[in-house]
Amino acid sequence: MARKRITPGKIRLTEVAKLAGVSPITASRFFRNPEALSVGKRARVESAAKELGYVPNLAARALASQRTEVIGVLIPSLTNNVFADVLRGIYDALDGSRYSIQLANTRYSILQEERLLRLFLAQKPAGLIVTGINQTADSRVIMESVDCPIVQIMEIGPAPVDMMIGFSHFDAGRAAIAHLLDQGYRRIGFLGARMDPRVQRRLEGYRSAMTEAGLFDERLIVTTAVPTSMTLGGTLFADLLAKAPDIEAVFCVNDDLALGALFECKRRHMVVPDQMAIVGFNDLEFMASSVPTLTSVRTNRYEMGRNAAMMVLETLAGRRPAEPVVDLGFSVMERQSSTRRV
Amino acid sequence: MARKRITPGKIRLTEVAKLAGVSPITASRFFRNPEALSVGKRARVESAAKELGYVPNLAARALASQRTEVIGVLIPSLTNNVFADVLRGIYDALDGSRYSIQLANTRYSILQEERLLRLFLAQKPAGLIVTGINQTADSRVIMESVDCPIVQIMEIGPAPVDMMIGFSHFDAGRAAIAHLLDQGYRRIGFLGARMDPRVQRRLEGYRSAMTEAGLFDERLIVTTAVPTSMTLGGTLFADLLAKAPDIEAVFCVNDDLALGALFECKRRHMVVPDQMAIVGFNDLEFMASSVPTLTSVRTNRYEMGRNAAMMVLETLAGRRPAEPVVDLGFSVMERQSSTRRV
DNA sequence: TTGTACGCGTTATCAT
DNA sequence: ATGATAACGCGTACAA
Repeated sequence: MARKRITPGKIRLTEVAKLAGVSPITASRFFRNPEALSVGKRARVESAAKELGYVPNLAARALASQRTEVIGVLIPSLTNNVFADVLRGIYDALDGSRYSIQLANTRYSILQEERLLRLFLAQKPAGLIVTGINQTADSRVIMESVDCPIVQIMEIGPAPVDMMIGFSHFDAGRAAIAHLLDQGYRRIGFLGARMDPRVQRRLEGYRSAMTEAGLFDERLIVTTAVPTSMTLGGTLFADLLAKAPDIEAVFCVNDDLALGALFECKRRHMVVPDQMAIVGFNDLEFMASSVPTLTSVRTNRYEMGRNAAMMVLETLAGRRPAEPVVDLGFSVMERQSSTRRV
Repeated sequence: MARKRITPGKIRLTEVAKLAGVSPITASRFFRNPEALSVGKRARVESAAKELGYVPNLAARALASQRTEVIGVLIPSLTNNVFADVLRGIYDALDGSRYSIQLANTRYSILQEERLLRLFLAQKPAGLIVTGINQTADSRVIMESVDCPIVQIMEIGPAPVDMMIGFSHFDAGRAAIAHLLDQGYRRIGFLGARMDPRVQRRLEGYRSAMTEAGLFDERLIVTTAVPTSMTLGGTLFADLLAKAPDIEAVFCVNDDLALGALFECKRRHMVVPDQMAIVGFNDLEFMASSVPTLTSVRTNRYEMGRNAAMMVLETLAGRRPAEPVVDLGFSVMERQSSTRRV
């Protein structure tokens, strides 16, 4: 009996403490709050750790302290440039802090999201950043029972689980159409792909603005559940032209579709914007450098990620943001592709 | 004294076991290997866990078992579409397995990479996927002393730390130039951004092919350390034209630059490929749908990610891949932008 | 198939 | 500022 496991050559905190001539807890303090040690012991522990090549065991730390320094991030896609920017913001905000990121991909499935949420929470994250406001009922219950800061990003709505940062996709959709109406376009088509909740709300914005203007027509709308791509933009635009050959303008729910539509116009020798106006969504970098330049609705993705992470950090530091719901807005970047030439 | 910490209402494995009328270890087995239990106990533990809303403590699990079910992934960029595809491959390969991913962004810094490597290893990952073959000396030492499977991705070279999957960027660069030479182009420019190690090797391939053809000219090369973008592609192309107004073709180290160059041509009313041939690198989705369609060197990014993850899984399952170094190759996708019209 | 005994490496608590 | 003690929740090793 007494078949101990004791790994012989392994360097634990105890070994470091022994070499430094202090108790383990003092060595432990050195790694978490060096200031708390006297200068002499601090130096002794430091050199002992270096000499032994000590690497803290994070599992033991998490078990003993009941928490980790990991912030969980749940996003629906990694191939979507929009989220790449959000992530950049998050990483930048966390740079230099002691927190690291655990990233998970929900693939636009709220069931996957729920599963990943459970997985994350089993690891006791310091904070959580989740995409959107359409979680499963169970996910909401789970999130509400957790005591770490949670930020919902990308859009805003009623009843935040905890905190929220984003903008109204409905309003943004409306604004895109308002711009086109303002430029004198009347037969305005809609191109949509993937049709996740936020895209749906942009479509609602389109529907609302068009109806209000007395211009709504079901035939002007072409959507698909297929993931978006530039090639798809060309295909959908061709479909739209087949259904409504008299359209003067098209609002694409994202920039890839818009660029795809532009190339389809070129293929058909249609001049943009003279014969066809195009408006995209997100204002990715290329919109300003294409020929012609493409109008788009700019969304503050980087800031969204950055601020979301900062809200988590602030909360962890005991300074809860005054306003739990932040509207970052959007702006219509008017460019050549939608400027009516008189 | 005896100031215990005992959290009262907390549900641990013990609670589940008690309710199910089994010993804790039996309950433990249920979560890791349900098949090992008799049908009756299996059902009892399952319902007990559900009733109590039990959530396993992964920190305790990691501490006791000395390992985790997390595969660490180190990539240099999240905004680069290339890595988005690689990640998709990795996620797809791990889908359905019990392993999850921990993702870190090195931002093209091998020092950041080293830091993140240490952080990862403190968490005892089940496996590791790292980008490229240019690690710091310390990173190499660290990786070699770890006993989990490690796959280096994106390129291949001598002396893998463990396993490796990718292709030769040198050869790919040479192939792009070979294609242009084959089409009859002689004054071939080079556009490069970010200039990370892999881009450098593509440049070496260009240099080698041009020198071999007796066409090398330093003035044909324009590079910058600035991160890539479509807008930058236009700018660099303009710079190149200023330095070498007589160029007939341009090889861009990535597709964003290529598309930017194409738009710059349009702005200058230069017809592609008649007055200027363009070749990109990576063959992102949009290359085939632009007008004109753009030639590019296709790299098997998705497969790279997928296979890398599978190599890790296989190794973890005790089946080490026969060949530790896998060359996935590349192929020149010849399209309109580089087809000499006779 | 199930259970017993104990170790995993660290930190919280309380005391000095 | 420092230390003694126990607890964190689970899995391994071995036995039955």
